[in-house]
Amino acid sequence: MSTHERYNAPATEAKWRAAWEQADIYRTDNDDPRPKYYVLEMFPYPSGRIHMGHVRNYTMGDVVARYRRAKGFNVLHPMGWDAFGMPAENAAMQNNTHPAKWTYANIDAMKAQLKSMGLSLDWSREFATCDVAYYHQQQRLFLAFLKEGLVKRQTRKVNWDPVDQTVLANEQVIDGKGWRSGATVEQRDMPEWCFAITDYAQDLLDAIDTLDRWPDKVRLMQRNWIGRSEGLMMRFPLTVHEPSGLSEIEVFTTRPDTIFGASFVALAPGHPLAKAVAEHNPDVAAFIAETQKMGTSAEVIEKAEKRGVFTNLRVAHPFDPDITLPVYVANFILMDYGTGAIFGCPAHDQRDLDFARKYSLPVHPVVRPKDADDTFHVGADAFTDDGVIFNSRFLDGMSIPDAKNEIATRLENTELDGRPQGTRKVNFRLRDWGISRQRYWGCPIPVIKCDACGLVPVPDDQLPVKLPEDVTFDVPGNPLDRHPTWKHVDCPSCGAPAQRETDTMDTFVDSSWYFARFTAPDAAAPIDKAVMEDWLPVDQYIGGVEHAILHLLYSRFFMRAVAKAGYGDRPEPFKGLFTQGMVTHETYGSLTREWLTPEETRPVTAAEAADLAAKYARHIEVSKRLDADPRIDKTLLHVVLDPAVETSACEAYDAYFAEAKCEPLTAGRIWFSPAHPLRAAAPEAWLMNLKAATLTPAFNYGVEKMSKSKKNVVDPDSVLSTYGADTARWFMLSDTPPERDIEWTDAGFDASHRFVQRIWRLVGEAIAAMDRPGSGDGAALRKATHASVRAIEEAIEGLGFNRAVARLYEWTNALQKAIPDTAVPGSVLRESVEAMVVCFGPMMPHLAEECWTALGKDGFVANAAWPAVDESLLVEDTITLPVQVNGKRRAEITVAKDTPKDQIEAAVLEMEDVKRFLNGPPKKLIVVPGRIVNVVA
RNA sequence: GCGGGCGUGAUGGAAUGGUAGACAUACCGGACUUAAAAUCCGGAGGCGUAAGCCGUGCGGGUUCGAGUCCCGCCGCCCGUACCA
Repeated sequence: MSTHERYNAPATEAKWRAAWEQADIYRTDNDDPRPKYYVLEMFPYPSGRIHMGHVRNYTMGDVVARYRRAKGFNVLHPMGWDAFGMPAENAAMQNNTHPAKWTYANIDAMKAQLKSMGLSLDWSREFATCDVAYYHQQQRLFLAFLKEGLVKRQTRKVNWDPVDQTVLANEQVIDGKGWRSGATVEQRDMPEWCFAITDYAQDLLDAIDTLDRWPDKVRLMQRNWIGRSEGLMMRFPLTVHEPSGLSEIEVFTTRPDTIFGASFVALAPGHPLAKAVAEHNPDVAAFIAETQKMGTSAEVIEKAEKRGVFTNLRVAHPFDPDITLPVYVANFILMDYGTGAIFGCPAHDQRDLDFARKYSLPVHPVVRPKDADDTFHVGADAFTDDGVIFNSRFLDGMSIPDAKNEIATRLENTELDGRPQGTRKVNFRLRDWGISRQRYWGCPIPVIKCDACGLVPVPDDQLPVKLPEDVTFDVPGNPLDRHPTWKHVDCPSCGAPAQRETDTMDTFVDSSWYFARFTAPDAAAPIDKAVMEDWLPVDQYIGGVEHAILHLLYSRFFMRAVAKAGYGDRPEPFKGLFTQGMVTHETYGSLTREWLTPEETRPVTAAEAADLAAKYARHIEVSKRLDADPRIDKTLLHVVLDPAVETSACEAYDAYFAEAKCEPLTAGRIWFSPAHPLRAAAPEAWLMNLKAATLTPAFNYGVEKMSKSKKNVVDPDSVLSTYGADTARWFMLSDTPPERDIEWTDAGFDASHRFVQRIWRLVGEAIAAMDRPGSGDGAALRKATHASVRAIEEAIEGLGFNRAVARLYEWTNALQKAIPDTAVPGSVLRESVEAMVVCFGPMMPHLAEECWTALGKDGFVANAAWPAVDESLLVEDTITLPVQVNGKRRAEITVAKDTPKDQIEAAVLEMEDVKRFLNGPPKKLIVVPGRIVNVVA
């Protein structure tokens, strides 16, 4: 072969992938005696096409897998499909294809694309969660959990679309309306199957401390999500009994110390007392009805303006029956947390303060900063920091913890209706995991509802409960529920006619144990205990940070449940976790930011820029005049002015055109914000909008996460087939730290491609020089080689792929200088090049194989051992220290490695570059061995 | 709203509290070429003739020394329980 040919990546890569497959080198044997290493990337949803996020994720995982393989581990690196979920049903509705057909076709297409990346995956373990074999085992796990008491029935609030007669996901509710029907969404109570994750709240919290190879941010997010808080359940007696007979309100509070600052009690709209009042109070009933049209997500509820309605009820203050507090129903109180009721202390809680200001309720500060006196007042901001209690009778002068304790103790010892008025309670924000979904494309919940026997588990010999195939999606609602025969079965217990549960499981259930199933994908039981315990926990799990809470917490719970059900004791599934950043790309759009593909734009010529600038000068001028208009929402990039609404702004427009004596705009009155590129970017930087028939500008709207809707996706398939996988892989690893968002740029990608070619050329040139004896010993290159190997292995082990890439660039630079240097012996070149090929093999596996063959080596580099580092070459005998005067670098000094401190001090004080900054002896002289010298003048 | 993260040259970024800007991209100059691409060599944070001064989103603080630690802001991004 000639190594001076250009490297033909697509052809060469296909050749090596075929060779690997032929030799089946990525199949993992559970009985291989070498130490095990389990690398897993979060498995993909089979949307039909891979996206750049997948390319990044799987490249990182593959580097780790191939590196560990080279380091002598028995590596498990499997792949499968998170294949249930709503998109398949949406596709079924839109294209009239069955979800299964659509999903499996997508899997085939995506598998081919993934294969073209050259990943070292054991495809023999592949499965999809929609495979009957997989969900059969999942149903068995569900029933095992049911038997262990880990499954409950609870009532939950869901988004209900009254037109489509269906439950909506939060993302399907847009501004309070159903995405498809446009109908106003209502909250509705729905009985649900739940997993008892709260049983493990404390354990899940405590064990976070053991996850030392997880990112701190994820651990913190999980801690906050579990939300342990110590507080007090306290009961407030109603001053007048409510007609329904309810006589008290129980609240949970973490701030009992602020009880003397209480100015109201508020109930969640779903609170039993609120519902009772609504029976006879139309105002309260109307308010509750209105809050139910709000959507169920925490974001919507808490962002909404804080509003409430007075119930006409009052409660007595627990420490002074003469003080009574009004009872409100308020939209910001969550029924799911605590008791669904609070006492409001406006001075020390921002939400309570906002509420109190709105309804003119008193604001009594009862905690003051340590350095403030008793005149301390609260203005627009609640005081939530540490301080001293005041205005609180017997608590005055106490610290917050002491006051909390005092209140708790007193109320524990106060009887109200024969029970203590207060009880200390540890509360968790974490709720049980509702797994019921009223959808078709999910794992059926294997339970039968019998009028006589209640909820009856499907016996094991009647599993799996398969999804019926003859379903339609042309009418709203759950196809399982309206299927003519599927749900009608005989009760396994009494034999009477009964009905199947028609809910299916949340897809998070599917992804909560797939990593365990991969260890023994064909096992007769859901999990092969011994094999699973051998492989788990996953040594390195890699995926998006968007899974930091739910998926990862559910999986941690699930494995605890698995252990309780006797399927194997590995409560923590993921030992090492890494969350990679997203892939972003520039976006382009029209004047009013209708997204455009890059092909729908082109740069403007100088003449066009001038024309466009002239055409839009009027808009820019009017926009500037409107910047101060209070009617305009300044958070938007542009506002289309409606003559019917934006009268003053429109008048300003018309006035300008009258003044300028040019043709006025009637349509097209738009305010452009100062941040809009029409105003922020020079006309020469604008683009032509090729979709428009007339001379119309388009703009670069900045870098955003790749998404279809923003028309800024780059299709991996075309990149892979044109330039090859190694270029794409190298690009994904270069420059940007893996945990951060990476911006896809053509320039960066081209540079990666040039580097692939450069390596190929360099290896060829080195091979041509490998026979030479060399006039020197090549010590510098040997040192660079061994130092590079060490630096790269450290970088990969720390998942600093961008740092590993930088070290490889340095290494190729060193080689490039060494090749024409005839002093360097060929044997040293060979050592360096062979080591380098093994070291970049995990990143560019195809190129590495081709180089390996060119070097005359036998076998696959994919099976080659990682180069051994000669430690003796890494030891430096002299060392150069920077010398600072008053913290500024002024000189440097080179000394023998073991030079004693006092000798360094003496030498430094003799240096001209030091002396000229000194007037007499230094105040202080700091020598940090091996690091730095600092002279303090 | 709440929780979390990020912010360093034109750009991506590097830097156990110890020489800020490694490495790369874009750019500029040179070599090769009829020419271009590719390739190779060299340059470069800003200001200044220079000594030097200034520089890690903004404002404070701790330290002999702060991109790094602490406090307060600003901006962008992610999650928020039925998207996966």
